Amino acid sequence: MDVVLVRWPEEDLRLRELRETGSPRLLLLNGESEPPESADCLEDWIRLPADDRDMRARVTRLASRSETQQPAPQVDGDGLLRYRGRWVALSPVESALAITLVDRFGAVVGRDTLARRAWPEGTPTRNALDVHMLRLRRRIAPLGVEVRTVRSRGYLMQAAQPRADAQ
Amino acid sequence: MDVVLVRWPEEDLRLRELRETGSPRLLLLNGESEPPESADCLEDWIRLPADDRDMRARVTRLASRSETQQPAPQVDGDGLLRYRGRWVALSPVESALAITLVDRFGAVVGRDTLARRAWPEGTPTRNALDVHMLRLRRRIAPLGVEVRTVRSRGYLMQAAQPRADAQ
DNA sequence: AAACACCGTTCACCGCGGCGAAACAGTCGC
DNA sequence: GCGACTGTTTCGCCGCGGTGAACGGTGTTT
Repeated sequence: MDVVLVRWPEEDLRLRELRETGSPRLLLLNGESEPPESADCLEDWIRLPADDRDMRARVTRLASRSETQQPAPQVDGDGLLRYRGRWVALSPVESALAITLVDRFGAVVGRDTLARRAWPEGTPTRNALDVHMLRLRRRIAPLGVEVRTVRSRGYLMQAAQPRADAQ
Repeated sequence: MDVVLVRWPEEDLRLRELRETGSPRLLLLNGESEPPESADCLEDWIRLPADDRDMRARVTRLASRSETQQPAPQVDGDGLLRYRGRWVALSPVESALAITLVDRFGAVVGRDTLARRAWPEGTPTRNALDVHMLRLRRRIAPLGVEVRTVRSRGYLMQAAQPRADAQ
């Protein structure tokens, strides 16, 4: 959703509408106006004249907040996994796995579910799934997508997160 | 909860700690630093030198947000404890304990209740509960959740508190 | 005050099983 | 025939659950 710029306090009426509809908005304070007091996470403000970088940073922050859920990748009909404007090609087995994982992006998918999707006629070996998951992981890593293991439960696809285990 | 002022980018290490614990924080950018990119509603920033009113307004806004946002963690069906957008995987025994504690988040749960939930057929050893509680504590610590002991009463799960001697 | 039982924390260890990863081999399409 | 895709074997790490033991704090008894 686009962030709306509002001059404040001049466009007070417009601001009320935006608050009601829950649109993300950036208030542009001119002169000596007092900052607004709203605690709404989708509202921010900046005092004019403002640094261009600062304004862009605040608009970006509001935009990412308004996307309450993380954008999920997509697997198109040609086996291309697309994410944030980039893509990688997947093999047929990897596509089947990726589709299943994307379908429940951010949640755990059981090994049996994945195996049934990838091999409807029967899983070749238990280890086959592991190996294909390893290959899928390496392929999608450059896009900033990762597959995390949840032991004895399954796998979970999500946006790659910086490892926070050092120290 | 008090809003913490952090000089940026000098106090990067301190900022990471605050993000881990979910403390509301205001970053003070000096000079030409780029604004940080976090979308966390409990983080804000302002460029120095700053109008005193503006700074107070941002601190106030962060403070009021931190008061209204104290959600309990959730344990989903796959044994994932989710809190503030992050998660950790729990083992089956830990899940049983965590579910019971989350169910009464902020209140004391007796040892016998926990033991019955984790081992309906009977506790293996008196020590078993202690050990699993220790492991649960360590696992959820990175999320900013803690389990406090109430002697001879039981355990209590709550949001981690930085310096908890009093209260 | 000293001795004691009780309660809770933490550590080290074991057996088991799930999973990761490399290496190898077979198959298919261009 | 080359490279991509797939399946298998093998090795080994490490998470999990359980146990015993050492340690420390607390309240009670002697």
